[in-house]
Amino acid sequence: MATGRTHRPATRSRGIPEATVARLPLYLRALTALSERSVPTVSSEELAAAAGVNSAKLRKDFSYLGSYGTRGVGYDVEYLVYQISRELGLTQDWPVVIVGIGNLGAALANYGGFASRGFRVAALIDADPAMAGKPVAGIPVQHTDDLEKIIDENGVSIGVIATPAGAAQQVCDRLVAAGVTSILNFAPTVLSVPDGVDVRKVDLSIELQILAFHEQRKAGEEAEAAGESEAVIQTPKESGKGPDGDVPAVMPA
Amino acid sequence: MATGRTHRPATRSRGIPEATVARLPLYLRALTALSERSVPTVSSEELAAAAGVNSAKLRKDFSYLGSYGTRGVGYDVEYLVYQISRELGLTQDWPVVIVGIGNLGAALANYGGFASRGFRVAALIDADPAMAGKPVAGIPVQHTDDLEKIIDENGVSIGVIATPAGAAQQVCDRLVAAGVTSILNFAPTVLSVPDGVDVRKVDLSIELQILAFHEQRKAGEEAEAAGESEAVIQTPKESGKGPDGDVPAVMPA
DNA sequence: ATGTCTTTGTGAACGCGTGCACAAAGATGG
DNA sequence: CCATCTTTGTGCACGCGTTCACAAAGACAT
Ligand SMILES: NC(=O)c1ccc[n+]([C@@H]2O[C@H](COP(=O)([O-])OP(=O)(O)OC[C@H]3O[C@@H](n4cnc5c(N)ncnc54)[C@H](O)[C@@H]3O)[C@@H](O)[C@H]2O)c1
Ligand SMILES: NC(=O)c1ccc[n+]([C@@H]2O[C@H](COP(=O)([O-])OP(=O)(O)OC[C@H]3O[C@@H](n4cnc5c(N)ncnc54)[C@H](O)[C@@H]3O)[C@@H](O)[C@H]2O)c1
Repeated sequence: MATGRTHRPATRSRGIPEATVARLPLYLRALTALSERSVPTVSSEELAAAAGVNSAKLRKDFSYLGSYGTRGVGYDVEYLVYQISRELGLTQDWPVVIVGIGNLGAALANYGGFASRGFRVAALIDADPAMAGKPVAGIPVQHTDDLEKIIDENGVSIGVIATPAGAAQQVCDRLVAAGVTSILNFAPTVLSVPDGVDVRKVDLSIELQILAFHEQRKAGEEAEAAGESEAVIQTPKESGKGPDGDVPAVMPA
Repeated sequence: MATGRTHRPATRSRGIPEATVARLPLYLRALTALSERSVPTVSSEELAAAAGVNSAKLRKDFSYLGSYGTRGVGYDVEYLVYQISRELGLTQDWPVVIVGIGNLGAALANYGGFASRGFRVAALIDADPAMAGKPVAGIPVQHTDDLEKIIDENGVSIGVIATPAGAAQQVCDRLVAAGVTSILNFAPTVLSVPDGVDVRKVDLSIELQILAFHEQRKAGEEAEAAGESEAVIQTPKESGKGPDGDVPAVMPA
């Protein structure tokens, strides 16, 4: 560990908390908007409001990146855009493949938000032979048989899975074997991957179920506060039964 | 108004942690699969593996719902499916509207995972007059002008926003004013809503940026390990439980 | 240079989530 | 009925993330 400076990791700090990393894109988006409006500097209070977070949290987040602010003034917008972009690895181009070009996969391929952030759709891959060669969003769909070759030739390290759930693990295994080390999974399945591979999942169904939980809780509290019956404003028409008073259909043995 | 949220001493264990709520759909999915295979009971260990979580965490999660397991045996699959469904509010039907029927909105409308979980697409809404009346996924698209009427007549409390970012806040405001109290937002914007309204966001761009960060970090560590040993990344000094943990960032005065 | 004013950067306290480890509970077998 | 074995339910400790509150740092005016 013979190093000139043992401490002071500052700008090269590897210890950025995961929660902070997840917020950096949020700050970056707000800063980009300010940059487009040619705003030179911004205070933590203003930027926090734009990003929808607490200002103390924002300052602490930035403190992990280093001291890029000026006391009494705020942060230099352009400089901060660059620093966060660099930290997130957006100063380089990331080729991405999308596997499973159905409803969702096609929508993703058509999404403009990719390129604007340094991500480039390098290839679209589907198992359906009828789709091979057919262009989606201007990119010809390629067959799954060539998956390994495509990954290798394009130097792809990020893969997006938009296949049915049943095929997801298999696709995932092939992607990983071919060299992909980051996966964004839209299929409602738990993917198992070796160490060193990152998986993030986007599950619409889960999000809706979480909303439903809170919705039910709100309705329950409202009914409770009102007095009794669940005849509140937003009771689904068809549902005759309320969230309460149901009887378990099955009892454990 | 009516921000009285503090006096909730939990009449009957109504204090389920948010992190637990977010995992319940995961358990439910795994349990549903077991149910379809007619598996009668499952241990916390097996179910945890299927859901991709720690078994102790799963047991603690279930303990918030009550004691539904049998020691020495495990959990009754059917009963647990029912209990979690009830807790999440999935025993009732939730009408949902999707606003913004473009690439993504159309994909969502076509998504079968909605109905299978108790969510019903009550209406599709778009601002483009050319789309009005045109059926998407068998449901005719309606114009934004009728948004309030649609929400009201269908008793909708959950709305999905899939419009461009610039229109999202405006759409959100109208949804909320019309009575929607839960919103799933796909547009890359921070939505501001009054108290009592829940917003969850799905941001593909953010997910990719988080993956890119880790990807870059992996590449950096690799290069570092290959040749340049500038600094020791992390030296696990004591495998035991050292109370000191991370090195506090020392400030050179 | 000195004082005032603004805003950052961070120490410290707190709360939440996680995972270990084990006693209690119940099943199962003799 | 008792012994043993399996698995739950949870007390506890630890670490991470959030938030407060404030001293320090710099800008700016005089
Ligand atoms: N559509 C949505 O809005 C939505 C929302 C949330 C989650 N999802 C999930 O995303 C996934 C895709 O949804 P979708 O609506 O696009 O389905 P889809 O059926 O329209 O598309 C699936 C595509 O994957 C292809 N495919 C199947 N097996 C493959 C394989 N082994 N290798 C490569 N390609 C393969 C099919 O040919 C098809 O083109 C599903 O898992 C779904 O649950 C979709
Ligand atoms: N396509 C994707 O994969 C993807 C991924 C992540 C995020 N997003 C986000 O989702 C949103 C939609 O993306 P898209 O690709 O479907 O865009 P799109 O342009 O294809 O569709 C947008 C639709 O919204 C409608 N619209 C516009 N203003 C409206 C208003 N005020 N009220 C009602 N409808 C209105 C338009 O008529 C259009 O049909 C965007 O914010 C995008 O950033 C999309």
